[in-house]
Order: sequence, then C-alpha cells, then structure tokens
Amino acid sequence: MVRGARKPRLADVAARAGVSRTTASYILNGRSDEMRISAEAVARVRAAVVDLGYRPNRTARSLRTAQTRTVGLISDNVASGHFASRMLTGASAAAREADHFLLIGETDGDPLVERLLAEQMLDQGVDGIVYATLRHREVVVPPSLLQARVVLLNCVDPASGLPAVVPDEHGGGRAAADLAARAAGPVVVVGDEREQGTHAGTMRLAGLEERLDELGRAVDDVVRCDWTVPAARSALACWWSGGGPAGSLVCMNDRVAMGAYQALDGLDASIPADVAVVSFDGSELASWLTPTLTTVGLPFADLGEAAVRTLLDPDARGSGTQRLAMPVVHGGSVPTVARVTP
Amino acid sequence: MVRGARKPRLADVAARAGVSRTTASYILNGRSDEMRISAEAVARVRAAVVDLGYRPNRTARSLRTAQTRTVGLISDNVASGHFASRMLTGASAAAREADHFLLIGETDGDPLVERLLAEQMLDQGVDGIVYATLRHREVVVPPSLLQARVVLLNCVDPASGLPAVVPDEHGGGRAAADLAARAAGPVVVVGDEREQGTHAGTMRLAGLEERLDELGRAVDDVVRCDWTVPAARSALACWWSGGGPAGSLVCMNDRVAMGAYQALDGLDASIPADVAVVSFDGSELASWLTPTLTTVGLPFADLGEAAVRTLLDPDARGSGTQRLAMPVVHGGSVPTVARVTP
DNA sequence: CTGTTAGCGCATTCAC
DNA sequence: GTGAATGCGCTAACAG
Repeated sequence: MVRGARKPRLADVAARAGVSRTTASYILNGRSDEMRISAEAVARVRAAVVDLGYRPNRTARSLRTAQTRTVGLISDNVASGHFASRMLTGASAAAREADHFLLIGETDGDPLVERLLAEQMLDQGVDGIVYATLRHREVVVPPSLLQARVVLLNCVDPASGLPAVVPDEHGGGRAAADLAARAAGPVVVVGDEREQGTHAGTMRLAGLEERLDELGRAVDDVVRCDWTVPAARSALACWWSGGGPAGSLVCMNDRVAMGAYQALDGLDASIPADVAVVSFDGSELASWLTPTLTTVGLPFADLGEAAVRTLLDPDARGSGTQRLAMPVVHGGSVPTVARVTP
Repeated sequence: MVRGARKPRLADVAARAGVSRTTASYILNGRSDEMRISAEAVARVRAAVVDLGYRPNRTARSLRTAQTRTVGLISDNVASGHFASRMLTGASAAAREADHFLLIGETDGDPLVERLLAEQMLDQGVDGIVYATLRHREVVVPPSLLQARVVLLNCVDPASGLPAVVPDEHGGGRAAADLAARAAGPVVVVGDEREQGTHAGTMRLAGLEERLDELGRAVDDVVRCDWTVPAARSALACWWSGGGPAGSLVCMNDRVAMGAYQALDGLDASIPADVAVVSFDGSELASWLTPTLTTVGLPFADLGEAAVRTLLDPDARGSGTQRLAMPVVHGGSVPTVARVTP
C-alpha cells in the first residue's frame, strides 16, 4: 500500500487496472464468471487491490444494498449471566462465520430501554435481531421489533409464532431421570419448579416424571425452594430432619445442588454412596464440588450459534422452535453403571 | 405513520413541512438556532417527522460523515468468562449512553482471528476499538488495530502507550491486607502469583506485602498452586498437614478460596474463628459459601463502562492507564472489627 | 465482455 | 432564513 495516500476507492483500483468501476465491482463481488470477464482483467484488478491495499467501504455498500451485514442481539441480562453469556460467544462466532458482526444491547428488563434499543437497531439497519433472555421463559416481543427478522433465543413467544432456539428441557428432564434412577430409594426434586415464571422448571419436571414412570419409578417428593445455594441448603436440611432420607436428589440447577451438598455435609449422608445428586445447568460450578457434580448441561454456546444461523438462513422463515439437546456432564455424584467389558 | 407507505426520507419530511431538505436537516441536527430558522418552520418539520414516522437513515449519514456511531470490542474470551462478561454489560451500557452501539468479536486467543476481526471492524468503520482480555495481563496489540482509536480493557501494552482501563490490583492487595490483619497469626497466601502470566497475581501480592509491612505484619508463607478449586484444595490440605496452621489465608481468587474452604472442612479449623479467609474477585461464588466469603472485587462492569467512555471522550487521547478501585465485598470469613458505638 | 449512468439518503457549501 | 447543487463510495440497470 502506498503510504501517505488517502484511502483508495474502487475507482482507484479500476483506474490502476485499466478497467471500469463496474468491471472491478463485478470481480470483487465474485461475479467475474457470470459476467464472463477476461481472466487477464481479473488478474490486473486483483493485483491493483493488493498494490493499493484497497478495502471496500462497507458503509457505502450498505447504503446501496440496504444490507449492513450486522445482526443485533437484544437481551435482558445475558452478558451479566455468569454462564449464559456463552450465548454471546456462540452468537458472535456464528455471525463472524457468515461475515456478519454482532451488535449487542442489554435492557436489564426495562421495557423502555428495550423499545429504544429495538428502534435504534432498526435505524442502524441490522439484517436481523436475536431476542434473548437469561432464563428460559415465555416472552412477548415488543411489536416494534417485528419490522425486522427476529429469532428468539432461550425464550418463546407462543402468540407471535416467531422462530425460537431453546434447550430441550423436557429431554433434559428425561436424561436426569435415567441418572437419578441409578440409585435406589426415593427420588426427591429440590427447587420450586415454578421458579420465577421460567419454563425450565416445569418442563424439566415433566420430562423427569415421564421417564421415571417408564422406569417404574416416580418423583417421591419435591422440596420447594428458590434456586439459590442458601435457600436449597436450609430447605433441604429442614426437609431431611423432618422426613425420610432420599435415594437421589434431582436439583433444579447447579447452585441448588451446591446447597444440597452443603446440607448433606451436615448429615451423615455421603455422595453418591448414600444419596445420588443430579442437577441441571452444566456450569463450571459442577466441577468445583467434591465429588464433582453430574449435571444436565445447558448448551448456551450452541444455542447462540443456532439462533444466529437461523436468523441468517434465508430459508428458515417459519422454522418453528428448535430444541437443542442438553448434554449430560458426567461427574461423581451418581453411581456409575456397571458395564459389561468383554 | 401512514401504513403501507415506503420508508420516509428526509425529503418527504421537508416536502410535507413545506421547507427544503437543508432546513429540515438543520432542524433535525439541532442546528435550528444557529441557523436562525423560524420557530414555525421548526414546528412544522417536527410535526411532519411524527406524522410520517420518519427515522434518519444512519447508513446514509455514516457515509456522509464518516462516522458510524459504533464501537468495536475485540476480546480473547470475555464473553465466555463467567464473571468477566460483565465488562460487556458495562461497555454496552456506556455505548448506548453515548448513542453508540457495541460490536463484539471474540478471538479465543487466535492471532489470525484477531487480525481478521480487526480488519473487518476497521472496514465496518467503527469509531473506535476496545481491546479486552479475560485476565488482567500484558498484551501486544496487533499493529493493524492502530489505525483506529484504541483503548485497552483489563490489559496493558507498555510498548504502545495506549490508554488502558484496569483494576487497581495493588490497591486491592492493600485492602486484602487490612482484612487479613484482623486475625492474629501467620498470613498465608494461597495461589501461585505468577499464574498464567497475569499481572494480577504479582500486583496483588505486592500491595498485600506493602500494606502488611505498614501494619507490622508480613506474608509468612505462600502456598503455590493453580487458581482452581481442586488445585487449591489439595495444595492447602497438603501444606496444612506438613506445617503450622495459619491465622489468615489470602486466596488469589474466589475459586481458590472455595478450595481452601474444602480443605479446611477436612481439618478442625473453623472460619473465621480459627482462620480468616480473604480472596479476590467478588464473584457470586463468594455468597454461596458458608460462611460467605469476604473478597476484594473486580469491578468488571465499571471497567467496561470506563473503557468505552474513554474511547468516546474526544479529549482523552493520552489518558494513560486508569486504575479502578477494587471494592471489598464483605462476607463472614474474616472477624468483624469491633466498633465503638456511642 | 466493458463502460456510462444513475441513484442509495444524507450533510453541507454557496448563492439567493 | 432558505433552497439548489454536490458528493460520500458503491452497485447495478442498461447500452454498447
């Protein structure tokens, strides 16, 4: 690149290559074959691009094409979520793969900010918007959003019929059932399934019950408490002192499991010999506990990736709701199943 | 807004208000006074804007002004960091305050991706770039970045002299010393201060030693281990069995502290009666432990906010390195200081 | 196969 | 105080 020169324009490239701007434009947009441009012209243009250090001006291109190659992501609190923020990782990776950029904005749950953000993103001319939530739940997307292509991430809006990408909580519940069933004795759920209006709790519980039933087992009790460490700790300690012991604990998330560990620590029950513990989330916390926690993971990065892919996929209009599998993260909190080794 | 009509342009607004595009433009850009435009014209234009539902086309404006009102944030792994992702929250909030958007991209530490991302952001015409890292450390920013305004976030590049925003680890170390000194007995540091080439460890240790010295105390031992739960657990358990007990433990981060709790759990030492525990990070984990952990917090959201503010502040060219205070998050793991109540 | 031409929507200089 | 004219850099009809 010639130093000190101003930023080269397409016209400069064309001039240096001895072709017209049109020709140069076609070549740079990969339409040289279609337009049957001479190989020689192509070579000259490419050389000129390198010599001049030419980089297309995306703003100008956007003005012309009405496409910005950016996608917006509006969320309540995703970036603040200690674990859910991986949705951003996945989303930004998928965007980059498709030669797009990710614009993010957080509303902190404020509908006013939400509306503002949506309008501004629309003004900015994003090619689409991902509407994400920290917790898996039902939402009503602000009407102003609907001017753009929208994909829901970790939430659903039944009324709108918008495409959504969510974890398969029901399937996760079934997976948890298989894990919990490895231990004998009563299966006890820890955590209120109706926590903060999320879908997660009820769907996990439904899957759990369905699969347990198939296995000839059942949820024997539910210890209702908030999905936090201290709440789970005290609720479970209280429950334990007032009733029979459990064979396995199914915790609504990893923090609840941590609380359960702490409660069990004060009793004479050891994990997994006396009681098995399974939970949901797949956060790093699981690997910090002793024994490590077996947990049905939330595939946040994959969710974010799938959402952006769907958004950018031209023929994914009414693709409905994609439910991504929740992978089991194996730890030491459930008995290992004996395997037949030849 | 008239339904079914195409998106109104400035010309439409001007026509409806009976003025020229120029006049309308001045009014919308707040230059009506400067240009001494009649109040009546202003009112007519504003009314037309509302009637038509006019929204300026930012792409066109950008082409004209060579400003996109977007800032880029390139990081290694910030969005994946369970706690550091709050830098994004702060950064996006600060951007929005300044009527900008935040473009994010993650390199996962790959220099190639980094270069690509930088080039693309430059092409995109961002008004500036925040270069962030998950861990506080030294970096060498890719030269291609230097074409734009750059502010470093949670890292420094001594060679470049680029403005940076980082936590005040040294001050944090001093704060930890005051906390640790509340307990009698040896002060023991847990965690290798040279962990993964971060600045954090050495600076925290330096501040700790400096302040302890002022208090007539000292770091009596250092238990070197990775900054993870299992490493800290086993290292400390081993250290304890091989030497004298400690009066207070200063843990290099909250996970190390969790490991320390686990190690202490297996011994006869209770927190904080027998041993005080202080750590760094201020993550949520601190509130999950029993007793809750006293920790010197990393102000991630503030860091992100300050970085974008600095980037967008026209007269913050060579503002050097801003060190933001690490706020103490008080928990129950150190003895409370007796207070004189009247 | 290549060049001419005309906008995309806006900000701004310069006459009136 | 206002309006006509120009160009930001690019794409894409349309004509040669």
